[in-house]
Amino acid sequence: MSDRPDLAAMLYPLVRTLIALELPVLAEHEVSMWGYSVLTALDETPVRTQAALAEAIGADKSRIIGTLDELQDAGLIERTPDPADRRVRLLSITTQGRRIRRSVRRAIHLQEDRLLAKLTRIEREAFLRALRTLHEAR
Amino acid sequence: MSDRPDLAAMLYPLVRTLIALELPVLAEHEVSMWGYSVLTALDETPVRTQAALAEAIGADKSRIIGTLDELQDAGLIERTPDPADRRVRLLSITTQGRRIRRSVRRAIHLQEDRLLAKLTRIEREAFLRALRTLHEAR
DNA sequence: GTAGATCATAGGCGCACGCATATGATTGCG
DNA sequence: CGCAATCATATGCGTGCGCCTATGATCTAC
Repeated sequence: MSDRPDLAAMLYPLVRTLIALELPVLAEHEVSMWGYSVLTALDETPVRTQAALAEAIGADKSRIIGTLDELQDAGLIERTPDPADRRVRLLSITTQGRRIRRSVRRAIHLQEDRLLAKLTRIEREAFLRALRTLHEAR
Repeated sequence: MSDRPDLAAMLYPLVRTLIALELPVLAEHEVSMWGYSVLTALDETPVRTQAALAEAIGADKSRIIGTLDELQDAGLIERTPDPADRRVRLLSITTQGRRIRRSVRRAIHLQEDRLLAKLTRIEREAFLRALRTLHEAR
């Protein structure tokens, strides 16, 4: 494979840049990064135990509780006891939560597009396709 | 631009994976992540003030000192007072430092190639090219 | 020569995180 | 029935980081 800078040395600053672009968007919608991560996960796969959710988004199960509390207080998610197993709280995103999530997502993609605009359409598509492959093959 | 997961949602786990792959390599060579970052920067552009170096690698200038101390103690870099401006310490990588850096780099690239192997050659080249563009246009 | 800027260095503050552990409710297995 | 496992929750610890300030040496501009 050809000579190149370390992958991480290129990817990490890119992620930093993205996060810097996204933080204001999140703040504007009054959602934390973890909160948005939760909303995204729940909007794509509605029901899960909290432990499974934590694992899915790479968070610590003891640290996710505060995030869930906030989201619940804001009416963005619901926690209902599972009638079949009363230890478990079934998690679901509310209509309001879905609305917020989609709004944030749209704004974030706009920011991302500013970065991706540095690539030609062909390059951009190839980049995104490869990235998805790497992401899904994890 | 087409529907897609958030860039950061794909990139961040990728970076985490990379770091997990790299930490053992770094440990084996007894260099910290910041240390390796410094060696890389110095190997590519030999002389700089410490403040400029810190900025170049995205580190805090007050936090970089310990790293430089370690690298110097290990004989991987040299700090010599600039005769022209005695406030400044000229930084340079030693032969030994260059050797270590290249060795680490080779090992890290081997790890990275395991990830990139999930792409076809064409995809991989396109991905890396796009990534370089994004990185350099920062 | 004096004032203000610049450099390396040191230390403190607060935050978020990973990790580990405890507890109380509940379930399911033997 | 009783015991181990599971789940949500709470809490504490250590770490690393970003940020901010201070200090002493030195340089530059006036």
